[in-house]
Amino acid sequence: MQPMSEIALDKVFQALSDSTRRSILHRVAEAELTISDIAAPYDLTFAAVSKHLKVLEQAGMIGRRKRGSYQMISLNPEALKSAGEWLRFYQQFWTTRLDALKTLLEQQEKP
Amino acid sequence: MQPMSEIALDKVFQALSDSTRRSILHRVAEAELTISDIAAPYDLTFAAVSKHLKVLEQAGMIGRRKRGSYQMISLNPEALKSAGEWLRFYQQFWTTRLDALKTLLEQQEKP
DNA sequence: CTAACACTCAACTATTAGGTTGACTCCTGC
DNA sequence: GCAGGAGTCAACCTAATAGTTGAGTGTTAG
Repeated sequence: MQPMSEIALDKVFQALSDSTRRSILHRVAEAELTISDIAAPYDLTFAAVSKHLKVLEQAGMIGRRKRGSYQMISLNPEALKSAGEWLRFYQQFWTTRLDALKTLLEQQEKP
Repeated sequence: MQPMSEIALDKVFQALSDSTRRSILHRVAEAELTISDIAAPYDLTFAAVSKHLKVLEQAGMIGRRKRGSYQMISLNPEALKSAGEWLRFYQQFWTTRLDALKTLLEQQEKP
C-alpha cells in the first residue's frame, strides 16, 4: 500500500482526536449500524452526530450503504491501518534509540 | 501500561493532526534538537514553532532538557505507543470481521 | 556591563470545529 | 397520496487553532 498523503493523514488524526468519534468507530467496528442507532446513546442532536459521521467519512474511515430509507454505516479500516503504520514508524525509532542508548551505557560501565 | 485517558488520547491525536507537528516529531526522533534547529526549515515564525512544541509537550510526546541557554527537545514515544495501541485494537477488529465474512461466504458457496 | 542570542508570553486576527435549531428531502406503510 | 420516520442542509453561535507581531526574560560571550 502506498503511503497516505499528508492531507489524508491530517484528516485521519483529526477525526480520531474527538472521543465521540472514537466511540462511534468502536461501535461501528462491532456491527453495521444505522445513523439512528449510532446517535441514540449520545446526548447530542441528530445533526451533530451526522456531522461527526461526515468527518469520519471524509477521512475515509467509514462507509455508507443505503438500505431503503436507512443507511448502514460500517468501518473502513484501511485509513486506520495507514495511521497505525505511520505510528509504528516512530515506535521503531524509539526502540532503536533505546537500544543504542543501552549499548552506550553498557560500554561506559565496562570500558 | 494502563490505557491512556480519553482526554490524553484527544491530545495525542490532535497533536498528530498537523503535518508540521508530524514533521517536527520525525526530525526529533532522529536527533535531539534545539528549538532554533527545529524552527529553521519551516516558513514560520519562531513563536509559531514554539506553540507547536507546546502542543506536542502537553500531549506528552516530547520532552525538554535545559542546556545553558538552549533547550534540547527529544521524542517521548510513550504517548505515540499508546496511540498505536489504540489503533491496533481496531485493526484487530477489522481482521476478525474479514475472517468471519470469508468463512460465511465459503459456507454459502458449498452448503 | 552589555550586546546578542534563544527563546517565551500577551494581544490580536482569521479560520475551523463542535454544537444548536428549524426547514427541507426522501423513502415506506397504511 | 400522505403521515411519519430517517436523515441532510443552512444559518447561526461559541470556543479553540494557527498564525502574526512586538515586548519581555534569561543566559552567555566579550
